[in-house]
Amino acid sequence: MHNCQMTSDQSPDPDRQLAAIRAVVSALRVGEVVTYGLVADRAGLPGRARLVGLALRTAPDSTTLPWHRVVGAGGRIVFPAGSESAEQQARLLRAEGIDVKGRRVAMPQGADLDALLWGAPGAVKMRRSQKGDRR
DNA sequence: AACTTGACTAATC
DNA sequence: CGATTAGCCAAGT
Repeated sequence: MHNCQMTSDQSPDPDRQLAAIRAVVSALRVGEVVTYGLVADRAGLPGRARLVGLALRTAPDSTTLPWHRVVGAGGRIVFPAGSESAEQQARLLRAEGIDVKGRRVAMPQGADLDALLWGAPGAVKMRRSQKGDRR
């Protein structure tokens, strides 16, 4: 059977990508909070933050997956305010020692970490130091 | 095959 | 700081 034309493996199967994303999330330790974008980056899928959401949403084992450790950019919970999901995520994070204010996780004293990684290894993409950094 | 939808993100208002 | 808009990428209709 040769006839197989190209196709090759240039484009990894979608499931493969989703699996990679879930693996990254599954590897998150207690108290470690990362953003969708960072998860995508770690999974080798830069620019596909939305794909992370899809992977978590379609995760077969969301119950055993620390999905709550994944938040939106800036440490904001992406679920609608007041929604059960948002409340549950906030509760789960608090249970791990993460302080959550409303739909946003409390970061190290007003640091402008957009990538915000609490306990995450080698992250801190930092953000330009704002202008009048007041306190 | 075109259009809509979504667990995203950044910039504006 | 919340609401809007626009850009982005893949899946579902």
